[in-house]
Amino acid sequence: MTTPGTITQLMRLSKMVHRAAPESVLGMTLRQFWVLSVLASNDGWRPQHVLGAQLLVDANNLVLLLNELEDAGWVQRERDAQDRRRHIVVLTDAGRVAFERAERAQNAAEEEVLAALEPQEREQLRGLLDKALQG
Amino acid sequence: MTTPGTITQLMRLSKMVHRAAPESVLGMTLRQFWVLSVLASNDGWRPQHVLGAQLLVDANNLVLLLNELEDAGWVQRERDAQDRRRHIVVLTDAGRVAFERAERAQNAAEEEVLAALEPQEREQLRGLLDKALQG
DNA sequence: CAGATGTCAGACCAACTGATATGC
DNA sequence: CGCATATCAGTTCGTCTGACATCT
Repeated sequence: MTTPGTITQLMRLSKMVHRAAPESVLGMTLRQFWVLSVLASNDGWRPQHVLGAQLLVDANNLVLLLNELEDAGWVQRERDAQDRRRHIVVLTDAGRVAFERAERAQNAAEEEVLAALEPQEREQLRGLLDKALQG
Repeated sequence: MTTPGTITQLMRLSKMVHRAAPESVLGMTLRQFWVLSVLASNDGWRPQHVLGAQLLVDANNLVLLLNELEDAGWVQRERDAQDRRRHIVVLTDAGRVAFERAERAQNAAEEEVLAALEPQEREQLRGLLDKALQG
């Protein structure tokens, strides 16, 4: 008679999030939202390969994701003048607007998924996740 | 300049787990492991529809998952005598052995993913996740 | 030239949709 | 009959693999 491990619980909760924040609610895919979220947290731009590392999305997949976002007009790819192999991914004004709208919807989803936790416990959870992700 | 939300962090960490505990390490799929984990936590059996609810796997998908597990000899489906529409899913002896082996591998993966946290912080994280999942 | 970065096409896996069968 | 449970076939989606082009 064991109890489920921490990471089992983690993945279960993450699945609930996926259900609570579907495309119809965010106005975009959850994966698209992640990308915009990282850009918005970093002055609106990131080198493409750094973006992939931060998101844990491999390079091939990231290309397709960025194609979608560029088609939507939310990001733009620019060549890095220092190293012309590299692309810099830049958040457009329209991208920022779309992100902020999605973020409000996402906060509502968060509210729903974490409903059982007190505000102070959510802070705590947030802190622990941040710390765990630094490795 | 916003920072990523709690559930964004949650999903990122969950993705790391997925990477850290692949099939080759567990001896089974992560989804298969979840099923065995729920059964092991409940005296080795669950009604099939309850299993689906606990795992957040829809009924169609669960059928395929259970087919795999039954082919491997790790679970068995039995009719519920009280309501003959229902199946009871039972963990076999072989299933328990496979689960316990996988659990040890999974603990190692957990160690890796949560390396940045102190033991006491892991306890805390675990507690918060459990509480959040009660909703 | 070797290594890094980005791109695309194809294969593969996981999830959802719809239709069917059975029992309440 | 309407509803719940389980099953399967078909489709769709996300992810990974391998080959290729560009640049350092």
